[in-house]
Amino acid sequence: MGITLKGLSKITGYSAITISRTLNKPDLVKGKTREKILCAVKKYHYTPNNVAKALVYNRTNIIYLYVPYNLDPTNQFVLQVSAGISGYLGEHGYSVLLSKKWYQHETVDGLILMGLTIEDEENLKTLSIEKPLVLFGHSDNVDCIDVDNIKGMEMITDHAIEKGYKKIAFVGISENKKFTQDRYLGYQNSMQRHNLDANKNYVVFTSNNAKSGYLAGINLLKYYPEIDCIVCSSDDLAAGVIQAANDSNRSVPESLGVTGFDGLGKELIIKPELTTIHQPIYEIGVELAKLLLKKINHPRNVDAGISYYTPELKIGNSTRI
Amino acid sequence: MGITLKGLSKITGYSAITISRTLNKPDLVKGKTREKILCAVKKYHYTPNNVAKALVYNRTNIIYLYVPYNLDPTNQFVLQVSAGISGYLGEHGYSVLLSKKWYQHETVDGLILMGLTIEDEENLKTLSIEKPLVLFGHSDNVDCIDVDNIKGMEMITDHAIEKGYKKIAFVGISENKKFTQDRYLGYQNSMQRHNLDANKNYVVFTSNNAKSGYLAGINLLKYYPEIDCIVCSSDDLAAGVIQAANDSNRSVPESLGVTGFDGLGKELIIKPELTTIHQPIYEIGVELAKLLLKKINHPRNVDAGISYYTPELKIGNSTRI
DNA sequence: GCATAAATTGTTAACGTTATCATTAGGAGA
DNA sequence: TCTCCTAATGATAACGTTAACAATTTATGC
Repeated sequence: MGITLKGLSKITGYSAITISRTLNKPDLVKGKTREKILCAVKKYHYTPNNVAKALVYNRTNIIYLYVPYNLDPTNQFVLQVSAGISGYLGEHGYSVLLSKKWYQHETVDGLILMGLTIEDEENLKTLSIEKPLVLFGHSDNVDCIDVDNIKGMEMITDHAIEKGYKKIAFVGISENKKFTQDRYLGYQNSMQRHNLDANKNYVVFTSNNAKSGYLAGINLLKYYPEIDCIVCSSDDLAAGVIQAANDSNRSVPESLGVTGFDGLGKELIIKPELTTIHQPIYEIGVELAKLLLKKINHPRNVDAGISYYTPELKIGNSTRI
Repeated sequence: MGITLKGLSKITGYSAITISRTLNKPDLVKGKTREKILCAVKKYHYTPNNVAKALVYNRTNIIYLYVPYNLDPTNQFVLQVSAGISGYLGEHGYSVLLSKKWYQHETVDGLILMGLTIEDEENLKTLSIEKPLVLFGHSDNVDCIDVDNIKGMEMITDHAIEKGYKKIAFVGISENKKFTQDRYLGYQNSMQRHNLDANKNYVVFTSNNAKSGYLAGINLLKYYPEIDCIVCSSDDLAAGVIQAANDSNRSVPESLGVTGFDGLGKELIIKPELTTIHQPIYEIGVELAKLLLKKINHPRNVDAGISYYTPELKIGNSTRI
């Protein structure tokens, strides 16, 4: 433990409050006194105790970032949003407390929640958290920012249909989260709007990784060779499906179209380059942080509600031209 | 602000300390008293103020994770170590404070540092931080965990040489960090040991991404077509180099061997599958956290020093069989 | 029934800051 | 010289909790 204001007070002969003022209110302590105190501060390596400060000010400059347990900790999506959040907050004097437990939120000035399951969202309503809170996703009576996943999946399915694909399969993510459901909904919407048969057998839900995509692809192409396009709920799934197409002697994009969803910067790595949906995830992290700081510092001026980002279609070589 | 112990004290008629004991030392308060107090706690939604607790206990259960500004916040490497760290710490009741500033470290129980530049490491020695600290990397007089980058790059270069490649180029990462220097050193060591010419013209340092790898590859193959293998300092660089090989009509692995370094789980995505070095990065994050908690909780029993992980060679199809 | 031990609850102070109000010293104005 | 004002510094209490000790009540043994 380092030296405290009291300790310095004994050493210098000045009271603790004068030393505090020297450091925090430069106008109030000048001349010789100031010099002597600053000298002692330096000599004894005084650093203020932020915990004590937090107790007085009733604010910690710490923001709680809740990422639930069941979320793969190496999940790209989560990591990139976190990066955006901590980037913005860091620039504004806040730190991010990464934790997986609810009950620690008393220490912080505000909360950002993400990756919630449908049940989590229900629980949220009953919890009555008193601190400012924003959610990545969408839920009633909570300030939210989200990607319009329904729209995104509609856009890319529309695109596939425009390019002439007709027997379109869907490989989705099996997690019980709104965004996964929304993406499936988008696929269904688009198929219906174009009077295409959304054959239930063409729909697979699985874990979000290339290997699962590969297995799903192998099976779909084996049992339903008439399928001419596979719309995937993530780029990783699509990467696996492309490999499955290769191993099933189906050429991409001629004999089989494949689409992704995410746009997490793997453009140069997956071949052929994916037709996918780009979501500005890092930027959304920044926006979440911005919104939260607004709520903390100007509670009256924030118009609550949900704001959606419309994602962007990125056309690659995994669908016909 | 919620209700405090004092508030509950007035309401219930019991003293603050009795309520505190009811919640923290179940043995000491039983029967009717306990019931009444727990009832009030529930009714008025009391939650303890962890800041005040931290002031008393002089510990916050928060660990500081320092990731410097100049590091790309979406960097895979950083993100995966962080994931390992916060995973382990979370299971042990600690939270991770992600911050990019030095001066906030008084609030925490310990520090984990990573991604330091050579200058950062020098500065570290003069800072004299009093809290328990561990470093991902290696530096004198600090407890460290690191990957043996020299050894790793030697292993993979040795492997390339064994497979018959002779004109071996090196594409490195230009950041001023020990691990980048070490990887270059490993390449040089291996070349010298095999009496091969480590031609300076065959060596390029660039940013760590696929695009830079692509550009480096294009140039190397254009000006020095005799090159028969390109050893890269990361998988992303290698992915770019493979694409450069394709565009330069050089077949991988027959006409050109390519190796990566990282093994960040892109095995299924990059084609052909890379010969690379696998580093258990997530696990290293866990080990860093473990070591730090040991230092915090059993300061006497920790044998300080540097421990190295020997990375693992993963043979793929980007080098000859 | 009394002495003593054990269980229960309370009082005070402490953790390291800062806010509020009080005090002292020095200077300006008459 | 006296009053009043300003500037500089200090004393006390407060933030919400727990530690250490004290006081009270209840139980136990003879």
